[in-house]
Amino acid sequence: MPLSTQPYKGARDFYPPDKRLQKYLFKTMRKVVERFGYEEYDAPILESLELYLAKTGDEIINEQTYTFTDRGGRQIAIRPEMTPSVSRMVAAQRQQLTYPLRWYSIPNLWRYERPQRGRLREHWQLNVDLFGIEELTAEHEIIQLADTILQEFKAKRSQYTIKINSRKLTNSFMTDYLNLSTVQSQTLGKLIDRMHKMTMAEFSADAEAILSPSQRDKGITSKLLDSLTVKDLNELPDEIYRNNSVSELKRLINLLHGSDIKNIEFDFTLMRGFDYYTDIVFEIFDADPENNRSMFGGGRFDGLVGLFGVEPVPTIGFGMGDVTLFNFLESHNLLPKPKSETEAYVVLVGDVYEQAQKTINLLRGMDLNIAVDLSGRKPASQIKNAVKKEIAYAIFIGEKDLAEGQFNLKNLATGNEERHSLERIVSMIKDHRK
RNA sequence: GCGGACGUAGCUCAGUUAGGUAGAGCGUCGGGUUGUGGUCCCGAAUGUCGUGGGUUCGAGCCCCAUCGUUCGCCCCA
Repeated sequence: MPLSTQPYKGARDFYPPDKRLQKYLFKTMRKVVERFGYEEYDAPILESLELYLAKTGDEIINEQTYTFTDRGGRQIAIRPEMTPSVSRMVAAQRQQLTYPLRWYSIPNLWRYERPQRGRLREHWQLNVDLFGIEELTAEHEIIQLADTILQEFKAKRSQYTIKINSRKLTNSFMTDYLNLSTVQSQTLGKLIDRMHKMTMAEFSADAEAILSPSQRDKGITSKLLDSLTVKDLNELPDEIYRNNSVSELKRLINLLHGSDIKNIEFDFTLMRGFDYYTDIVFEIFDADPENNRSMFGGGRFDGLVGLFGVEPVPTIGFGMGDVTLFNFLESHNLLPKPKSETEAYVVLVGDVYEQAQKTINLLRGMDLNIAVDLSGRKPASQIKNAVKKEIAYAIFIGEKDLAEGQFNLKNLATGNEERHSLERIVSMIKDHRK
């Protein structure tokens, strides 16, 4: 039985063309995030299991987290998300950091589950967090940043929708307006999260099952349905409309409109899975009706840093996974075909490997990325090779060229070929970089 | 963890109701004379038909198991 060449289930190999694309994704993310003044941090892929026990639902720990016991008997987890790690880091230096912190990272994360479209066992995720700002300006900046990343990927605003909601508002809605118990609110919250996957009839049946007979008699089900289906904050029932969260959401929407972000919608059914969100949550959806799925999202979690025994730090952030982003860009034809890191391919004409060394070293010394063909095959084959590797230029080196100090530079995309000195060739290739 | 679909050359796939040395396109390699690709022509290599077992005179085609891929459910960053 030979060894299998397949990568581990739900994990990907990145062959050079794949890695090139991934580098493009990350480079674009980094460019935008750093333009907003965010700094990169990193943390270990292994964390103590208890880091995830306090804050997340039990589900993640029991079923979706890779865990093992190390040789010292410690319970270890492979990180399923970055937020606990970054909260830990902030808490550890709570007193000496200068706020606000604008931090980002692109970690690889692991979850143990059956792979499906857009959800693998290992994925990379851009994590952006803003620590230390309570004001709504933080929400505005973070959502604007998320939008700018998609803009940088050349997405049109008609291709995605930003939905926002407030956990505070939803909680107040359930406990104050509907008078539900804490347990009922939690169960209902999970149900609302799945609302768009079911019919209205199914949803109201499941909702009724959560209510007590007397609650059902008070017509809570219809109150619930009427409010949840509202598309505009102004249509909310008066008792809810008076809630402070409504004016905050309105202000946030205004701020975003002012930044030209008009594809933003209030969605009262937007929940997001994690319990640690405390206030505003948002999620970006693919607007394509064929692929109307959630791409990524985030929200405010003011309580996490405080779990480490230090004074709490208000925080808002989001995570953007590479798999869903890739699917989005691919389905909207927004993926470029990045060129090779190798800038020129040296085609050796005849048996000149040794004589050509000086020239090749000169090129490399001028800061060019040069690959030399070592096959000894005829020039036609060497060119084909360069084309397949998506290298932009070929430089021909034969005895005649070495003697004259002039070389043919061929643009492999256009087929255009010119004969120049080495210096001129170097500057032409460098001009092509931008 | 649950359900559906799929698994044939490097890739995409065709293989009729089970029967003869298992096919195509693309790709790869070589050639079309000695310094030039993406077009054209000629030629070549490559598969224990995912794996294991069963039914049968005979299985790529049927049955079971297993591994993997994929879509969905559960769950969700």
